[in-house]
Amino acid sequence: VSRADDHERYVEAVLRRVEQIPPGRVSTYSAIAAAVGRGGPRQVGLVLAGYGAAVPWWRVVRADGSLPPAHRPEALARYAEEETPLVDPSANAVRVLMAAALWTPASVD
DNA sequence: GGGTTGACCAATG
DNA sequence: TCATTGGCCAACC
Repeated sequence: VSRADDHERYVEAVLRRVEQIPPGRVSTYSAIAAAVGRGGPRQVGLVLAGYGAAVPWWRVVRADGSLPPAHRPEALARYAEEETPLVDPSANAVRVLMAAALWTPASVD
């Protein structure tokens, strides 16, 4: 297969895992990378940056439950809708309560 | 072929 | 709790 097709398949695989995250739950870049079985967290980030518009990208957060500064406002509104468990002791930095909200995507389709 | 850049991670102070 | 450091994987000059 061509490299372009390969890339397209990878994108597809990543988006599928993101889609399967239920409302009110979140997953991490590294967990998705592991589930896809290829590439790394950064690759997942790149895919979402380029093709993530069609999927609930706000349900993908960093390993510590924090999220990219640029998406804080948007993601926060979504979390309010979906009642995603948050932890913000000082309300300074917003993080998802990983212990309760973490979703592990299936490693096989 | 080599350097730079990301919606990243884990360890360390 | 926050900032720094080195490592990571692939895409893109």
